[in-house]
Amino acid sequence: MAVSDSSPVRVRIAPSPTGFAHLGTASTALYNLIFARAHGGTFALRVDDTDVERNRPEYEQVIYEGLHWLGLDWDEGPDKGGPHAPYRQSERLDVYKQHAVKLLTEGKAYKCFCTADELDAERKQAQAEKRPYKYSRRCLNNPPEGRSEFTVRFKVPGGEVKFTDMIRGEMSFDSGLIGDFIVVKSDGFPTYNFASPVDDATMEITHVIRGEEHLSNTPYQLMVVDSLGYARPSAYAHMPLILANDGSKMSKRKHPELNLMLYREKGYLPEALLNYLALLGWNPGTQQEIFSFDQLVELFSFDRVQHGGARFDWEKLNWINGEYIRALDDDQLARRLAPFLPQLDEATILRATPALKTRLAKLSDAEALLDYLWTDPAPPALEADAVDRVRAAMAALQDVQWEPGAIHDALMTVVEASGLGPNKTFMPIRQAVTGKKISPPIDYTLALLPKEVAMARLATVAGSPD
RNA sequence: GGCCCGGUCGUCUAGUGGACUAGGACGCAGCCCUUUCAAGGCUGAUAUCGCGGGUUCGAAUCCCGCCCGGGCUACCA
Repeated sequence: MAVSDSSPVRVRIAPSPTGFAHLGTASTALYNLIFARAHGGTFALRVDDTDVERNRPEYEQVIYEGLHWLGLDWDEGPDKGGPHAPYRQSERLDVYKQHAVKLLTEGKAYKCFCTADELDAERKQAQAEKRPYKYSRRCLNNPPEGRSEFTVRFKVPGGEVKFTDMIRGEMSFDSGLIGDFIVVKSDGFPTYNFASPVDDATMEITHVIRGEEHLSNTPYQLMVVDSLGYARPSAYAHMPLILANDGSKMSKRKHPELNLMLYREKGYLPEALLNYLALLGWNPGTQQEIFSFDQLVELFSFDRVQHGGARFDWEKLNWINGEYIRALDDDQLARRLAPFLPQLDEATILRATPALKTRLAKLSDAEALLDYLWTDPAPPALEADAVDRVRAAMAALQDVQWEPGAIHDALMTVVEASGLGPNKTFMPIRQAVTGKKISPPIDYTLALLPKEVAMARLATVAGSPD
């Protein structure tokens, strides 16, 4: 990608604090950070909080939390400051006002006194006549008298708007199709298509990397930049959207997977989620699928980014997460498991870890595998000969040192004496101790439990020996 | 409706005119291993490359039309 040496790379994400931290925000942040790191650039976080209705300060914290969890840390932002502070749009109102006044005095924008109802009528009229809607320019040509509430509209100059998209190549839009759009709302707040380009320009953003939903917004923003006399960002990149499993657009109500924090709760590793997100929309052209962040920085390029939206797939995420879990050292895994196993102490978790490792798609899966350690299982109904083997096992285990190796050896004598397959002995023990047919290997399953507890559960099933 | 962006196994994708009898991964099935479940190893099934026309000796790849999906078209971002 052509990145000029003269201007250092500056990128940004601009989430809106209108709800939980968004999966898409994480994805966009990832690509921005990768690009910044690859070019020794700066990554800024700007909070686009110009929607007074939907905006909540606590949601800003939620965004920070989600991004921090993923390790997607920013160099400049509302909480960190930076050379272009403030980084909250609600604190930059005077900046937008200045720029709006400049546009107004230069005749590149005008006040619009139309009411919402009037505009609505205009739009419906156009619809009824089946012609594409564009604002009538009534307030430019013949403004109504005696009104005080107004918006500021940008006077679209017309002509072709061209720009380079690092993913899609040369883009061209006919601005003749775009009506004069509102740049300052009647409440004095700027609209997105005004605040965003003004901030990008004043914050000296060099590359705008964002979701594909903004592709059509780009000509609006470019016209604003141009008429303000600012230099344009050197390039844009519009990343493919993450679609729901059924191919539809994700919605907050129907798709909980949109919520970033859900992944932490379910026990996905942040680095695995990042890996999955990177792969959803990009591939290196090789068969590699597992990447560290540093490898992504090294390998990523926009010309290998997908052009179409990709569906979110839990199965693939689970697989990647499992790969990361299996690659973890025991003590690292144990540490990450701890929050998901509040009933157990550190030492127990660490002892369980080797047996857990190949059995987890996500950290929260550990609970179902170990809950027999803090829950008394219902004793299973066993065949008489199985009960005999449990008795034999109790006898063999009586004086054994309580660790997997010794337990295994003792149990094998019972297996051999039975003349049957190992499972004929192990399964009844497993059921007696855990109440389930599935558990880690029996020696681990037993060793994790205090010996007295294990023996007591066996005794419950075995009844009194005589 | 208008303008934009897309359309290869169920899913993510490789593929840029001949090496494609369309490759990989997830998932799925079977086998091996085995102490249940996993993990691991091996094998396998699943794609008339959205549809229809061209261009060409030859098209998933180029052109046109259509269909389908998505985005924008807001005093949301």
